[in-house]
Amino acid sequence: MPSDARQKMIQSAVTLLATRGLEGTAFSDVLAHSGAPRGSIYHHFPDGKVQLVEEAVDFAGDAITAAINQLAGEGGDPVEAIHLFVNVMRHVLVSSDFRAGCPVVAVAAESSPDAGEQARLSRTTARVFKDWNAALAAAIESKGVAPKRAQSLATLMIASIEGAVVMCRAQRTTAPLDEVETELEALVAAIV
Amino acid sequence: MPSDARQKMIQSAVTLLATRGLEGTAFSDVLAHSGAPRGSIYHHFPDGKVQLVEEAVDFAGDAITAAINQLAGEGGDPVEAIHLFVNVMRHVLVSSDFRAGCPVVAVAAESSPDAGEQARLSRTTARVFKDWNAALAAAIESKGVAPKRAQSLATLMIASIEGAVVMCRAQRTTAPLDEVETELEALVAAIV
DNA sequence: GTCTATACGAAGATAGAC
DNA sequence: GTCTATCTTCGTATAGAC
Repeated sequence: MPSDARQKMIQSAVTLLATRGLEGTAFSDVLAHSGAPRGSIYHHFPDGKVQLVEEAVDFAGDAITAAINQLAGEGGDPVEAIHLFVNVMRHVLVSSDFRAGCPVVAVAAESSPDAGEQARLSRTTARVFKDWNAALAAAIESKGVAPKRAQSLATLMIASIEGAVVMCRAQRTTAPLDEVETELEALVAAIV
Repeated sequence: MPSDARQKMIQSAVTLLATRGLEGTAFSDVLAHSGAPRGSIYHHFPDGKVQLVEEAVDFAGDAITAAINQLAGEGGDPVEAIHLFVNVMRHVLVSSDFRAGCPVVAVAAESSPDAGEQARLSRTTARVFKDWNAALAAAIESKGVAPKRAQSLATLMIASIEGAVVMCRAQRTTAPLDEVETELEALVAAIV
């Protein structure tokens, strides 16, 4: 199955981007990690590295968006959404011994919004952030919070969790993420 | 004055790191941007790029730490510290037309805590985060908040502001930072 | 101190055979 | 579809002259 190798490359790219960053992840790394045949890169991704990274960011981002939307669809509390989001990140950090962080942030941090090819990547990460925001805001709104407030709370969640992941990786401890989770849960529980 | 060229290189490195990231910033870029003579790099920075980046991160980080400490020393409200921190970041974003973000996060996002030379950079960014945290926590504590709570609030501030900067850069709008500021100020004002 | 020239390695992309 | 070989570019670092 040809799409099998393709999907493997995307998943390997997610892992490697989260660990080594955009510039630090070479095509050959993705090939070695995924075991994909060398000659098939430009067959599956005609636009090269940018396309592969784009699809990797979408794949990782959409997984979280879908999880939040599912939770919200089941009438779940926004506090559970925080827990879900934080747990995903904590697992990535701990299971990699703090070598890996969030692939979306890694790409966003290394992409200038105006630099040629990277503009594409900037747009991709922007879309993921927007999707996360919409999903979280909807979950909060469904509990009776005004749209504007729900929006800013959702932004606070995403920003603080993503920022905490960066701090955790540098400090090699989950403490920042733990502290952010505690504060966010207390804040949201008091509002909804 | 020899230290003049040195300081110029450090300041140029701060700007370029914030704009193009760690791997995206070449030595030649720093030279071109600072106007420093080509042959003087390894004279001023014997350990090469790692040393230059290290000093640039320290320089940028210490400037913010000092500003917060000064504010706290004057008995300033923690809400003012939030305002100060956010304003610095907002100015960087807007004045660069969203090309530049936070240099500390840029380096932190691209440094693996275990990879050879980059371990040094990881330790440097970790120290900056810790300094920011201590300064903000002290300012909050001085208003009668329990140490542990002050600590987690400080972490929430740093994480959310830094995360918001990443989002702002990708989305080319200050909206995330504005929303985070509003939420943080309301939260802290209610506590102190 | 500052210069030029260069060694050395890495990575993206392409060409053409199988 | 997949392979190998190669082109081209680029960035760090060093060597040695001025």
